[in-house]
Amino acid sequence: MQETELAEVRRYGMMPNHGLQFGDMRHNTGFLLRLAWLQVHQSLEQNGQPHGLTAAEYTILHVIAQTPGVRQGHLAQALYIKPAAMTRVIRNFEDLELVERHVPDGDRRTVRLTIKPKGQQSLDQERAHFSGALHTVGTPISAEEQADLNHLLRRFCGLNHEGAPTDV
Amino acid sequence: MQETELAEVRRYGMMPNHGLQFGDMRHNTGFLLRLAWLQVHQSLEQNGQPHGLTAAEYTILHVIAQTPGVRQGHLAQALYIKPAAMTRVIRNFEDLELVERHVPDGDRRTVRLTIKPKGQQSLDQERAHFSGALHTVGTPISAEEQADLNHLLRRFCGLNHEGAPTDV
DNA sequence: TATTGTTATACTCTATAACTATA
DNA sequence: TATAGTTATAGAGTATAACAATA
Repeated sequence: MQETELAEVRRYGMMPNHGLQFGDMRHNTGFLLRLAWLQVHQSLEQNGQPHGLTAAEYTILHVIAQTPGVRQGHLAQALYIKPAAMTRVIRNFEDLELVERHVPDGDRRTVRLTIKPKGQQSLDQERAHFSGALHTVGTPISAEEQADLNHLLRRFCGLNHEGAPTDV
Repeated sequence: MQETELAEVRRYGMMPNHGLQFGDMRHNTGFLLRLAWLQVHQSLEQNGQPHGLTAAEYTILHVIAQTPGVRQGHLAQALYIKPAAMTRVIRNFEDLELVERHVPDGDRRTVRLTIKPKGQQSLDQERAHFSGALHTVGTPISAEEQADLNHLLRRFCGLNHEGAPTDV
């Protein structure tokens, strides 16, 4: 009789890989980024409330809160969300009274966004969920390694031109 | 008159961030992983052939090629794809004669997968696309930094128990 | 004529649960 | 009774192009 998946996890303390070979993909940054993100996504999914914000929604709402009056198009560009998709997210936020849309007189083609009290409340409620400790599948990485990882990811994403010079 | 997006990119040599503030998210590994992956995804999309393999499909096919006889379920588990979704991908591969499904006599509930000549051909055709140089949005990272990033991502994903001991 | 955002549409992906076959 | 994979279905997300309003 074969050993069950659960028994394997108990025995080896991690996900068994069943002899799978990744070959060159082990050195493919894009592949590793995708796999790591899917891992985080699955972890969030398992621990999340049924009808809370999605990861994309939380991020969008967070940046609006941090950048009052941000332009909708700039938000879409920075977060790699297509304008058409952003329109739906923002309209949904508006329906839920999480954000306010404002069309300025200076350029009436643009839309500027600000957070509303209910939006801030949603952020506060979901913060613990999205800031929670990360579950790594392999050996848990140390705080220093995670800081290194974050630093390299910020460089990769071009996010190192913001914040204090002492920023890790 | 406002400076165009393109002019800004030319002037500053990178994507303008329009004063967007990411705040705490700059230290949220999950957020950074998602953003970095979306960046790679967008880059692949812009350079890709209209009807080639998706990133997920390329990875699945690659691992099947590297691990002849791999079980369909193990593949799904390792790549964070739900069994129901994997069934459709594999059926599609079978229709295109890229892989062969084999139900072994030992356990007739399972499905074992091997690559076929057309599958190997597809991999060869797409290799350059998915292994291509990565476009970073910020300062391009050095080869050493990318190696560090890959190493940390492998640790994060629990992928460091495979391969040669001299593996970077 | 270019830009911003919206609409419409089709398509892909995803999640969930029920189901079949096998162990 | 448990497991592997399949099917069915609804929902979420994505890509594309056409469009209206504004600059």
